[in-house]
Amino acid sequence: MANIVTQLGDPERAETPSRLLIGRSRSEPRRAPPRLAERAAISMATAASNPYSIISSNSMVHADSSVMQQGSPFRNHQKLLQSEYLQGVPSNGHALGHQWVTSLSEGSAWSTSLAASPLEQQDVKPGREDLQLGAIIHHRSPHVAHHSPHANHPGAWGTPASHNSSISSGAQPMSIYSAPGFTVNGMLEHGGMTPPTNSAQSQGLHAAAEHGDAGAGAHHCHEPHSDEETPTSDELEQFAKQFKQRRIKLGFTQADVGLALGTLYGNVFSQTTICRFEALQLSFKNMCKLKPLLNKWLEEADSSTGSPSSIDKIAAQGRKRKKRTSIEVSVKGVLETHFLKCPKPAAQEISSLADSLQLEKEVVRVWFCNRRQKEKRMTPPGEQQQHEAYASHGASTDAASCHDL
DNA sequence: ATGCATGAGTG
DNA sequence: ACTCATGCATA
Repeated sequence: MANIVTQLGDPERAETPSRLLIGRSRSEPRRAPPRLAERAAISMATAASNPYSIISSNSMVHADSSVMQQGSPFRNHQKLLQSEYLQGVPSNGHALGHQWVTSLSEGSAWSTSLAASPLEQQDVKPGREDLQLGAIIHHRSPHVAHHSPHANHPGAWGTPASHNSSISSGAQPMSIYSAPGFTVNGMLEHGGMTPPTNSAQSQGLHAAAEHGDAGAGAHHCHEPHSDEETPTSDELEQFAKQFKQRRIKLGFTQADVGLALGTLYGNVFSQTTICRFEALQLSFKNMCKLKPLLNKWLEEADSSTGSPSSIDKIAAQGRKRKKRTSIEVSVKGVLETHFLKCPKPAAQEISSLADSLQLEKEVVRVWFCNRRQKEKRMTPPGEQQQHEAYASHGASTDAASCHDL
């Protein structure tokens, strides 16, 4: 009984449903732009036909804007990665000549080369996880009234910051960042050597990084203008809520925002990420990182109410991604069961498990990875939507303890 | 909104 | 081989 339904599909014709392109006007209310006829509705022609070209256009976009990306909420800035990234994307053909097109034998060669993803992040590796695992609480009171802004939960949500006493984190004037030439979701046009207003930003943004840094150069205790202290879970929750509300009011879809972030800061995000942010389904750290960006977008958004622009999808097509495997419910049940017993099965266990379930080992492995990640999200799936979210629960998540074959 | 997947970074 | 951030594809 094959339990999986690995559906392999056509590689290149996997066009994204139109909803991605016309995101708004569907599920989200629309707003009527009252003012500002338009600005620069440049729409870079989405290289739709050629899977290769999209890469180059992508790199172009990132190339200049990534200079100021990442207002990493965590202390040091890693420009290393940035430059590295820039150089890692050769402007010429580069490694693309692969065959993600047409190869559809499962388990073969997926993901040969990918367009680099604009990542950066993490320099600090707080033992969050260990902490969480060790001190997990199993109390999930249904009525936890607002915890004080500083209450840190021992669990997944422990607020790393420890010294942000009462620095203003309300509304700061951050007009310094405004990029005159942009529209909220319009595309940039410059060929690549016109880095707009980023010098100021890169400087200003790093200030946003405030964190309980320890050890290294402590010299930037707190800037009077840039906020972004490490927010509390409460603040994040509130912000997320507010954000969503405003976003909808302004008539933007999650996808719109994701794109806008890209054109504004050089960091494109998908609908998924925005969605997860709003739903607090990201790790605390991740939430912290995104907040400032979204916050800024919000400002831009309503300051320039009405500047419809093109919503181009610089979609990623191509990339032979392994077709999503849908695991049967019954099988999932089994996996769940195993997970409860042992969230971190050893390679061998995975193998045997995969074997008995007739799944690829890789699939099982990934399943566990994802399952673990899910445990770490701010809002565990299930209840809570207000402010009673506690990522708790978590058993003996200490590796190599389970053994059952 | 979410499930499965990818890949950089880390040990 | 794992974690973490992120996203395509799908329900």
